[in-house]
Amino acid sequence: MKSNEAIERLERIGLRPSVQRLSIMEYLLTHPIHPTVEDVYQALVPEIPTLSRATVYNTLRLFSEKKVAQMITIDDHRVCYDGNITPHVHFFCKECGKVYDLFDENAPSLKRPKLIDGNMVDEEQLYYKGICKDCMAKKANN
Amino acid sequence: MKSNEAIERLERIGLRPSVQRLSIMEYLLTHPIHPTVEDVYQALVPEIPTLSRATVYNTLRLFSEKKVAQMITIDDHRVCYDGNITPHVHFFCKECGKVYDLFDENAPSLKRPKLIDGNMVDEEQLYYKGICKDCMAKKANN
DNA sequence: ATGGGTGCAAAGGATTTGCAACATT
DNA sequence: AATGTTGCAAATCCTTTGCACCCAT
Repeated sequence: MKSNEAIERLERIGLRPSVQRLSIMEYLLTHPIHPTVEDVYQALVPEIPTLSRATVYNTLRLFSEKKVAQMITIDDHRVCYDGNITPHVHFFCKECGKVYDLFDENAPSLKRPKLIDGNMVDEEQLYYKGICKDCMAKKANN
Repeated sequence: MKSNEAIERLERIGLRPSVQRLSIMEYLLTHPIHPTVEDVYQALVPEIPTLSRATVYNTLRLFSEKKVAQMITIDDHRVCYDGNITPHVHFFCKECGKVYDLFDENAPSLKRPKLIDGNMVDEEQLYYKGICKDCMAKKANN
């Protein structure tokens, strides 16, 4: 069953609500864990056996271009995606590699494009990196 | 001729000042244009004909781990490096692909690690994306 | 029938790794 | 000799692309 939110987001950007697109969007919305393309693919193949990686790649790229999802490149070699498009900060744990959302007061929020030195800025991302709570605890126990 | 700055940075992290490392660091310091690994390699091969890409990859990764350079992943599938380790914001032009430094008042500056929700944060990066001044001008002329 | 979507396989890159050779102490 | 570095080539991914097929209108 697909949520209204998934359908609405597709309609908003004028894309046909195919099974693949709906499932991918739905997965993003219900799994706020910053999945990689591979994560999404692996999660959905069981229910859509003919799904191809290319479709997942293309669809997620589309989503981020149309701003119904965010592409995150905080982890040097693996792009991941976030269906949460409200302002928040991404925190990358260098120990376990997980990406967390932090609702820090410094989260950039850009409602409309702004000009800086003549350059038009229409996207902002703040990345934090360090060691997460869990990994700190593990280290303390050694 | 290598600057003192290059030598000092290598000493600071306890690495031997080999010809390769000094040249790579020197290149970063004198070319604040956020070169990719390939850029660095191409620029230095003429003077060090036996240089290998693997060395450039490994050396730059070392530099960023030891914090004498910054690894930047603002461009989705090409990592680049910055020898400037003072706080500033990186701006990526989606049109021409260049990465600019912006000395915006919002540049994060983290002198010592801070705790957020129990997580230890020791690095911050703020990325802006949009269309740069030059590309804006080109578009206006069409 | 037409246009948008999808899947497959191949191509294209970027990055890492293992190992042998080399340099420096 | 011992340790730390480098270069080469191969191996691994990650991601994109071209093209044919399919589906919905």
